Amino acid sequence: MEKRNSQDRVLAVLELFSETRPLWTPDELMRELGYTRPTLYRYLKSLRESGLLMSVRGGRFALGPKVVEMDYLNRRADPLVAAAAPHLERLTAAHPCTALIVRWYGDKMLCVASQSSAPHPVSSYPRGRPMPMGRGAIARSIMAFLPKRSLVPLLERYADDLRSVGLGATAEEIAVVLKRIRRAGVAVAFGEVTPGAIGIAAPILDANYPVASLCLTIAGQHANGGLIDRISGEVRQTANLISAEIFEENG
Amino acid sequence: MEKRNSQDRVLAVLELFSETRPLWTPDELMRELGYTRPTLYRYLKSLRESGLLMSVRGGRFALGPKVVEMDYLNRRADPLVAAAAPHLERLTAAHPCTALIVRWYGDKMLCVASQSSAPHPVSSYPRGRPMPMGRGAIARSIMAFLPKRSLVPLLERYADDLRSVGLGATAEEIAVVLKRIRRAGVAVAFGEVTPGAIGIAAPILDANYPVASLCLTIAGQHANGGLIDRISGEVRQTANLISAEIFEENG
DNA sequence: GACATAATCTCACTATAAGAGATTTTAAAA
DNA sequence: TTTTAAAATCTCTTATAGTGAGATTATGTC
Repeated sequence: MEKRNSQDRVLAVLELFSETRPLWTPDELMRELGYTRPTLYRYLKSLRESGLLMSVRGGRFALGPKVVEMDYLNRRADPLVAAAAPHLERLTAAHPCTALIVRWYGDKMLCVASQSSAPHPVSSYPRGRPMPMGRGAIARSIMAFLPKRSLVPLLERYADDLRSVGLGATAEEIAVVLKRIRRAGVAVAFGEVTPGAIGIAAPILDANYPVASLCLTIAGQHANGGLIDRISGEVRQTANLISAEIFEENG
Repeated sequence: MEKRNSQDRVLAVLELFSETRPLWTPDELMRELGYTRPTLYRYLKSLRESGLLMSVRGGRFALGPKVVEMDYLNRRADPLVAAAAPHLERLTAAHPCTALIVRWYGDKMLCVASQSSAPHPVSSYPRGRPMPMGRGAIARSIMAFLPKRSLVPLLERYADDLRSVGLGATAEEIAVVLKRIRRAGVAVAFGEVTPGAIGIAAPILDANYPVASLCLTIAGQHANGGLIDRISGEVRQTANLISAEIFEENG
C-alpha cells in the first residue's frame, strides 16, 4: 500500500474492523497492515488509551467504549438527525411505514435515524449498519445524483447486483434509469432489500451532492399505484425541505 | 500541555467533542489544542477522510458517520453486551424494572446495554451518555473495587457530590462505606440519579478490576426491605456469573 | 523450572512533521 | 462585479520524531 503519514497509519487500524471481522489479534493486524510489531503496539497503546479500542478475551481487540460515547454525541449533534426528526414523525403518523434517514459517506450508506408506525417493525439495518449499495431505492436515489467521477467506479463494483435487480445490463441502460430517477427526484424499489416491502427514497442534497437519502418503507400488500405516487411526492418534498433547512443559506 | 506523539495529537482532536460542546470551529480547535493552522488542517483532513469528523454548517465540525458505524460494530462485538443480554432478559422478566450494563473506562461510566419491563421507561442515560460519577449505586459499586491509586483522585474530584448524597464528609468516612460495599458485593442508592427510583448495582470484575457494573432500577414506591434484599442478591449473583463467563479462564 | 509466546525497549538510521510565512480559494460585503 | 476579508492550503527549512531490527522483559503454559 502506498506510503501514508503517521496519523493515517494509526487511523487505518480502525478501518479494519467490520461486521464480518469485528475482532483482531495483533498478529493479524500486523499482517493485514504491513506494520512491524513495535509500530503496531505503539498504535494499539494510543488507541486503547483513548478508548477507541479495547482488549477482549483471547488476546484480541475490538472497538471500544469511546466509540459508544462518540456515537451518542453524534446523535445529539448531527443537524441532519435533528432536522429530520419532526418530518419522520409526521410521515410515520400519516402512513403505516418505516421512515429512515440514511447517510452516504465514503462508499457506504448507513441509517442514522428512523421511526416506524408499521405494526411489527423489524429493522435489518439498524443505526450504523452499512446497507447494500447495489440494490434498493435508497442506493438508487443517491447514485442518481452522484457526479460521474464517483458514480462510474460504483457501477463497476456493483454491476452484478444492479443487473440482478433488473436495473439494466449495460452501463448505458443503467445511466438511462438513473437519469429518469434524477428527473423524478425519487426512486422506488419493490422487495429488493426487504422481501414484500416497497421502498421510496429521495436524496438529501448539499450543493447538488447527495449526502443522504430519506426513505419510506411500506408493506407491499397495502400498496397501489395511487398510494405510491402520493407517498413519492411527499418523500421528494420532504427531502427537499430537509435539504433547504440544513444546506442552503438562510435555511 | 506536554509533548505528545503525532498519533496522540490527532486523537486529541476527538477528545474535545463532548455533550456540552459537540461542535467546534477550526479556530476554536487550534486555540484549545495549541496547534498551528497548517497542522490542525492536516489532522482535520485525515479525520474527515476517515469519516470520524464531518463538516456541518457554519464552518464547524462534528463527530461523523464513521463513529455511527463503529458503534454498531461495537454493539455486535462487545462480549460483555452479548453475555449480559440473557441475564437482562431474565431480570426484567422477574421484576418490573430497568436493567443496565454500564462500562467504566478512563474516568467515565456509560451504559452499553439495557432492557426495561417498567411501565413507562424513560432513560436519562441512553447508550453512550456518560453518567454522573459522584452519585448513585453504579458509581459506588465501581469505586468500591478500584485500586487506591485510581480511587483517590476520583474521591477528590467528586468530594462535593459524595458529601451531598450523604456518603461521608471525610475520606475516612467514605472509605468505610466503600469497604462495606465491597464486602456486600452490591451498592444500593435511593433517588440519587433518578428521583423516586432505587438503584441496586454490583460490579463486573476482570481480575478484580471493575470494568463494568450491572444495575437494576426499580420504582421506590413498590419497594420494601425484603424486596431490596432479594434483588440485591440476584444482582450480585448475576454480576458474578457475567464476570466468570467473560473474564475467567475456561469461561 | 523450563519453554514458548506476547509485549516492550533500545537506538541508529531514516523519514517525516511542524510551523512561519506566502499563496490560493472561498465567502461576504460594498 | 469588484473588493476585501477570512478560510484553507502550500512551500520549504528546520527540527523532531518514527521506524524497525534485534534484544530484552513479561506473561502464560506445561
